[in-house]
Amino acid sequence: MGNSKVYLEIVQHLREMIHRDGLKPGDKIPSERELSERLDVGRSSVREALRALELLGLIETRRGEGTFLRDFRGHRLVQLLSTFILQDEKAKKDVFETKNIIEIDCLRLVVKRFDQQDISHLFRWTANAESLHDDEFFYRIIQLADNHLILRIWVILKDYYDSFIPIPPKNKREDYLFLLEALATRDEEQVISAYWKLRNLSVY
Amino acid sequence: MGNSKVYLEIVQHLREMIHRDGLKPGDKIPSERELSERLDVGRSSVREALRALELLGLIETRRGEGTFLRDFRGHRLVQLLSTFILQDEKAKKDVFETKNIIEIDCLRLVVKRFDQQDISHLFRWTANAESLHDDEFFYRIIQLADNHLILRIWVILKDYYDSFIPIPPKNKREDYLFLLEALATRDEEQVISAYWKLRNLSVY
DNA sequence: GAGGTATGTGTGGTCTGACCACCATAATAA
DNA sequence: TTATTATGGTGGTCAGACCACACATACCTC
Repeated sequence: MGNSKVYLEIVQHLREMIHRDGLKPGDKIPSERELSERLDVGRSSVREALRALELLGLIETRRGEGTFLRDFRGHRLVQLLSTFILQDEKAKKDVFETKNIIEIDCLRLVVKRFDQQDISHLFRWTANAESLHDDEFFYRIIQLADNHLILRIWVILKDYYDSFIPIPPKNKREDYLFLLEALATRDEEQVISAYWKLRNLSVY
Repeated sequence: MGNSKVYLEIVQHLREMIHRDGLKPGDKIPSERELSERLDVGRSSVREALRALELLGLIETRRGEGTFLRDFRGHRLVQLLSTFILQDEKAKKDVFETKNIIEIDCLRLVVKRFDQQDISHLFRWTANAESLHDDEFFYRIIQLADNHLILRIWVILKDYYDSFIPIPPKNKREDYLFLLEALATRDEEQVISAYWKLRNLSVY
């Protein structure tokens, strides 16, 4: 009987509850005390289960309010593994390279998918933003690529990147606008060459 | 200040401890009571952190003995997330797309980097392997790309992918050989078109 | 009535102390 | 020596207490 740990059973219970009741992101799940009572276990065991799910990014807790299901697409998969694994020096180089690669991937996706309105909107923002941060610009680009998973990965890489290159690149506004103009033509090669120019790299 | 939760700080402490002391899979980490005392927090908070890491498969705990680092490959994690999450169709699509993109990225990298010997070695293996698994083939390709981070991301995506498409693709050996021949020419476009053929996709 | 204030209730966050079950080892008995 | 027992350390679990916070309600002031 006592083979499985209580907190794992609670995780299982929660999973079933979510499926059975069709709970969706944003929905509230029972309070810790209520779960404790309903499942006839200690509150600390309930908390162990909830904290584990929270670390996974599956739930979100708000003090004074309750515990809620999260948008599952925001799971912490890559982040968690990377924070525990990504340590050596070689990793920095890999992060740098991977970040660039992903940005280019997204540019390629955007070339294939973008709506004229998206680009003009982004163009206006780029032209008018008083402070033009590289992060923000590419965040918008990657959003247009419409792949949430890649967005997550990029955000993580960006954080790592910032952790050892804390000085944000200060590119000229024209470079960004030039990149957008290239995008508007849907010419992949031109886009990538504009990206290189922006990043001051010849080849990766 | 008390913004961050104690159990997250403990996770962070453990991470640092692992890196600082160079702990490896199988090594023992301090007991719950000792951590509780050293970090000056309650034992229950320590447990919340440890249980979360356990659920992630990062540590293993043996009653009466202690808590030990695991050889983290994240299998547990993938399994967990997939049972919890994978109803989201868009998420599946993102995984599918991202896996393909990364494979193509690696092919591009390999085109730029490979040693003639690498390719001929891989060629021999592909021609002679009695059972030619898609996973193994691309694992070797991605190794040639010489980016550990991408390799890790790919492995995770592959596990995800397998969890909802359990039937491994059965491609013809010629298709792989054809891809390798394209690689040998260092012609990027040709490589990518060979990849499409292998994957039976026209465009992503 | 409108707007602000106090209060009560429910929630997560944390700590403490108490058991239990289990394991390894040392001390003891055969 | 070998087998048995005792002991201390470890994780597993629970109960209770208190805190910080958010929200709704009732209340008061204007």
